[in-house]
Amino acid sequence: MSKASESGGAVEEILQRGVIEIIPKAEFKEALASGRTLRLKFGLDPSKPDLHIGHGVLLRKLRLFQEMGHQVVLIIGDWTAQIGDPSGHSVTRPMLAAEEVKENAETYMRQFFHVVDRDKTEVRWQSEWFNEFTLADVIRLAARFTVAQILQRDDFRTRFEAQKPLGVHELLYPLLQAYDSVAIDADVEFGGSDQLFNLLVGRELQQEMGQQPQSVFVMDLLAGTDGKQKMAKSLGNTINFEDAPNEQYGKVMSLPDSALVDYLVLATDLPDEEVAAIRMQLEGHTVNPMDVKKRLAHEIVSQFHGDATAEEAAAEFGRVFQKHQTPQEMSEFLLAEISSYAVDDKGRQTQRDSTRRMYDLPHLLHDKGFAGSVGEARRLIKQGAVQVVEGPGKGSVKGASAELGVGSVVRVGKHRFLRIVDADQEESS
RNA sequence: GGAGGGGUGGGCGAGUGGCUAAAACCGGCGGUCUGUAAAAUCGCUGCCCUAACGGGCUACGCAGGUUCGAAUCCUGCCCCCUCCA
Repeated sequence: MSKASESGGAVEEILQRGVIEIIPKAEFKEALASGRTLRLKFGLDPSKPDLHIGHGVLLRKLRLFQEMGHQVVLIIGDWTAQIGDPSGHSVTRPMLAAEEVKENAETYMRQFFHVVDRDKTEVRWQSEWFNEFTLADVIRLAARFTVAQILQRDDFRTRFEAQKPLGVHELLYPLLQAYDSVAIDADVEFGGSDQLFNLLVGRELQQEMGQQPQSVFVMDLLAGTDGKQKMAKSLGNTINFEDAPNEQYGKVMSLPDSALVDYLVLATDLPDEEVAAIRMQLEGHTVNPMDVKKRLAHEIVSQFHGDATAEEAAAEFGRVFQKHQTPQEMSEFLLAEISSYAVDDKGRQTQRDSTRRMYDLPHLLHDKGFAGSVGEARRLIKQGAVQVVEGPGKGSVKGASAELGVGSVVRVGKHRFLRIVDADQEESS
C-alpha cells in the first residue's frame, strides 16, 4: 500500500475515498496545507485481541497521512477498555481485567504495525494520564458536560428511553476518550462513523480546556462477511489480519456480490478510476462477479501475506471449491495413531487390525476434532457428509465404520479433510 | 425507603404439575442447488452407549421441600432490571 504521490489530486482522493465527513473540512485542509506535522489521533480499545480489515480501513488511511509526513499517535485505551465501549451496542459490555487488557494490547500493536508505519507512530497508554487521575479530577471532568449532552448520543438515548440498563460508568466513556485528545494535543482524530459522537466530544473538551480543537475525520464502516452489518468481532463476521491466507481468501469469496464495490473502495488500494470501471461492469453485467471477487480476495490476502501467498490461496480455492478436489494441506494422522479405533466386522473393538481394516469413525472424528461430540459425528455420517474420497477404502463408509489404510483421505463436510499417512512421510508441510 | 418486573438450551424467548431434552426465531452444522463458503431450499442441532431399534445420564439462578411425578407448587437464599421517593 503505497502510492500517495504528492500531487493535489492524490490528496483530494485521500480526503474523499471512504470518507463520510471531515469536521470542519476547510480548517483541516488548511492545516494540511500549512506544512505542519499534524498529530493524528487514533484510539484502540484492547478489549478483544484481533484487528480485522474493518479496522484496516482506518489504518490504511492513517498510513497514507504518514506518507505525507504526519505523525500518528496511537492511544491504547487501557482504561476505556475496562469500561467496554458501548458504541453501537444495545447492552452494557462486560468490564475487563487489567492483565487481560495488557495482553490484548501486545497483540494489537503487532497487528497495528503491520499496516501503520511504526517509525512515525507515537504509542501512548491511557494509564499514563488516567492513573494519576484523582476523584477530584474525575468530577471536574464530568462537570464540564451535562447529561442532556451525553444523551445526544443515539445508543445512549435509545437505551435510556427504552428503560434499558445504562451504567453511569458508560456515560464516562466519551469523556475519557475526549480527555485523551487533550492529553496528547491531537490535531485530528480518526474514527468510524459509529464513533462520530465520541470524536466530537473530544473536540469540544479541547476547546473548553484552551486547546486548538481537533478536527474529526470520519470514515465509512466496512460491512462484515454477511454483507449487511458492520464488521465487528461480536457479530462474528470479521476477516482478521492474522487469519490464515486460505481463510481470508475464502471469507472474501463468501461475500455477497452486493458488498463488492464497498470492499474495493474501503479495503483495497485499487485506484479510484479502476474501482469506478469495475462498478460499471458489475452494473452492466459485463463481468462475472466471481472474477471481481477473486481479484478482491487476492488484493486483501496479499496485503497481509504477500503476493505469492495470495496466488497460492487462489489456487487452493480453485482446487478445493471449484473443482472439488482435495486440498494440498490437511490434517494427517499416522496409521498407528488410529489403531485404537479399529473394529471388526460386527463393529466391535479389536486389537488386531490385520484382516479388514475397519475403523470406528464417530469416535475417531470426535477425538481428532472434526466433530464437537460423538453424536455430532454420527449425525454427519448419517447425513452423508463423511466419505473416504481417496486411497484404501475409497467409498467404504458403511454404518459407522469405514475401511482405512495408509493414503486414505477422509472428507468431512465440504472442505475438511484428513489423511492417513505412513511414519516416514509424516511431516505435513 | 416504597412499588413492580425478572433470572430457561450458543443467543433471543415461549412454556405455570405429567404429552417437555423443553415451542418459535436466530445462530451453528450438514444436504441440494450454484459462478463462490452468496441467495434459495431441505434436514440436523444437550451428553453418553448403539449399525439401527432403543437405552442411560445431566439440564430451566442456588439450596431445600410438597408430589407417584416439578422448569412449572411451597420455603429460604443469591443475583439483575425498572419506576416512585
